[in-house]
Amino acid sequence: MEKQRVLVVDDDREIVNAIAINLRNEGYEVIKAYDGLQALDIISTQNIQLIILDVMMPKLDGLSATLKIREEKNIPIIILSAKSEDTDKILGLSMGADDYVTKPFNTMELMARVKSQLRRYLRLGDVNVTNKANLLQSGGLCFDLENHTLTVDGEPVRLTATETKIVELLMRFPGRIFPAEEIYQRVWEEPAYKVENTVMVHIRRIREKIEINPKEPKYLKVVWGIGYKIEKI
Amino acid sequence: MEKQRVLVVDDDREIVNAIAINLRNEGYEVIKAYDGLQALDIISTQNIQLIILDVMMPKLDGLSATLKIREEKNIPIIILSAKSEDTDKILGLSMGADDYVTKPFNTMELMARVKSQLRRYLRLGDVNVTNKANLLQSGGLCFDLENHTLTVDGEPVRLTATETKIVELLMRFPGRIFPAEEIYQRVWEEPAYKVENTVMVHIRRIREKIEINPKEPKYLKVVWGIGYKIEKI
DNA sequence: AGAACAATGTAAGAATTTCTTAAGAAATTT
DNA sequence: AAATTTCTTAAGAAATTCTTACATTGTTCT
Repeated sequence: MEKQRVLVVDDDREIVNAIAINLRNEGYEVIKAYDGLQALDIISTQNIQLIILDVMMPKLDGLSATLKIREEKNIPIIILSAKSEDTDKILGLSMGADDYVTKPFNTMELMARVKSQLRRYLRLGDVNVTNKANLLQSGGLCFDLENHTLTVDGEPVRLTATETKIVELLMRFPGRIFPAEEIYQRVWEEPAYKVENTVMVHIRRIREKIEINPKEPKYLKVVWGIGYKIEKI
Repeated sequence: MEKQRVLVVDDDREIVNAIAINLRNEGYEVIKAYDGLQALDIISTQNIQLIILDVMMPKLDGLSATLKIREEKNIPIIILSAKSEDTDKILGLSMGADDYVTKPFNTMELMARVKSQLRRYLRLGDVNVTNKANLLQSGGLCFDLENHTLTVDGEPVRLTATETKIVELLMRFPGRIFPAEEIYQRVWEEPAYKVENTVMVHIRRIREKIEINPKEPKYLKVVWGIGYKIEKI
């Protein structure tokens, strides 16, 4: 099995690094983020099993982030905060967090709580259930974020893994134009080097699956000299 | 839906009563116990959704009780203790508890933690309620959650323990794609390396039992690069 | 306890699907 | 019309899944 991935989010880089070192010692894979928006981006693109989240952060605070995360995925969240007032604890937990640790904290305790949450998360039967269907829709296209499946006018379309990632990326921001290079970077997660053509071939294959007439695409359009986009409808 | 049942265990009757009153205010049903042995007895005979457990108790202390409970049932445990030393927290959590609250505690915080644990624990239950006969059905497949048995077009199929767990997992969410890795985590409940093949072989054996033509599966399908699913019908 | 049987895990090669590359064709812009 | 960008196609490479056989473990019955 792959290592468990833990996302650590705090604007204080020293704290992030300290936690990361301990988590890695415990055998976890650690991904770092320094504000809430970064965190959300990582969560939606990567496979994360647990999140440690600071409350006080620039751009998007921890509690709001908790809400947004819960909309999308049902993974354990441990809130981290300097505030030790009870009201904050209650607020954090009722917003969907699974645990709450106040700074300064004992690192070993945090590790124990991480282990505890993951143990529960991995048990059979405690299956991910998102409360409501989470769908990205645009025109006849409908992408299910939970199952990573696409339907066109209600008809399910079989996409390959790579195709799915590309469609998901474009569907997240209908109307936004993604240069081929950016698509490559975000889908393959490695720097692009002479790969525009690869993206292009995949675009072509996606079109063959979702467009009535791939030569005159209705959904997946090119913007000359810039990139590709899903038509916003 | 029925009320949730919470078991409160502490040798200090005042504390038990105080917690009970608050829990009842929140709409829970409360069962009381005053030592660990009583608690174990209640757990094995009654349907309990969550336990609040004191560490210092006569006959059988909270931490030992936690271990025993875990052997038997997989319900959330919140440890309650006067000791606030970090070492105790770690011990409690690593023994299988899901949360740890130190006395004196804020009642509202305790309520919030109860709610938080139940929310996670019950996500699954909500799904069960919709399938009220306790049958999971999809096409010709029908899985009985009570007896853990599967029928194909009415014909009972003999599955082994592992096969049953896999089928149950997939049948709970027809159409949802489970990566082999996730199947392993949820069914075996342990981390492991290089186990995709193990899952795969089990999938193959299940197919031999439920599919007319295992080479062209009708029910248990693979989604390339992602995982396996039961066809949603 | 030992034998017979069932269940599970592991490994290796085969089969299948998907990805990448490259090169020429087509379309668009200047 | 020339230059640039995108499209199309096909073939080989790569990755993933399938299949089979066998070793190991566990269970049941005598």
